[in-house]
Amino acid sequence: MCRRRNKTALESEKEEVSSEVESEAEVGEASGAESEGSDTQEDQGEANMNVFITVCSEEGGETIELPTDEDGNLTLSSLESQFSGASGLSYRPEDDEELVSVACSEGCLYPPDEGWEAYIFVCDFPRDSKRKQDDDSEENESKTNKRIRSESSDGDSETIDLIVLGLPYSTTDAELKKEFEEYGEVKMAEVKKDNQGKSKGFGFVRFADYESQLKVVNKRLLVGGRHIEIKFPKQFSTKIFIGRMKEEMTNDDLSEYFGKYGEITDVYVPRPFKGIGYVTFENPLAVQTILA
DNA sequence: GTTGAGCGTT
Repeated sequence: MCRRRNKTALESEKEEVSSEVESEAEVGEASGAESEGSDTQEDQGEANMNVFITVCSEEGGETIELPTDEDGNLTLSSLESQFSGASGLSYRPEDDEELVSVACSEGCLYPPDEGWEAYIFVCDFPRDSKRKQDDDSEENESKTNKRIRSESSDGDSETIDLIVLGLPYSTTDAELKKEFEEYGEVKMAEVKKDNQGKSKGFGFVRFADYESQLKVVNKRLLVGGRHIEIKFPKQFSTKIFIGRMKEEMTNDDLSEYFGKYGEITDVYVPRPFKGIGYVTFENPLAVQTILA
């Protein structure tokens, strides 16, 4: 994506370990999917912390928390996939001060000295033509969404139940549904409860359309003062492991080859080269079809 | 009457 530095030796070592775990892959084939952010490996070496950026399209509006990339930066494209038409970010150092623009170069946004977590960020739009994030359903639809739609010849744009972690114990089904209707039509929203009818603090949400799902999956929201996480359920994973790669294979080659299965969000080939790589998709169904 | 990582059926 947009790396300012190279992976540390420590990080590369970790990747190596995971290659041994899943090393039965044939050339050019994918083996073993893993869901992100959990389980065996890929736990932070140091700079790989899970930083979220609180973003809204206009001050005081609904906020969404976008995850940074491995280097703690944010790509313009991932901002744009969330807020279509956004060209950058700004923040207000103090309540009565002017907006300050976030450093941006080569399609990559860099955190202010105080860090991403110090502020709430507002999207910049070219020549002040503000767009709300719910407007991108038809005429303002983002390029990435259009691409996904054209790629989804069969079933790779269906919605699935998303798991919602970290809910306040007081949140009801109706409140959960209402919370997500900000992002699209909600087909189902359910808080899991125990025998006594008490919330277990998590639930499931199903959107009517894929675009709405894209808006929140793998992101965080603020509900009742708590950060709730929206993820694909365990059995769905978005990342595949590529074994026995040829050295001359570039990230672009991988993108091109695996691009036919769906929108790719990340391609990572550890350097120095070890014959392995990872491709992460936006949609887990892409992984399903590859591994099928 | 409490809790705070996780993975759901009925």
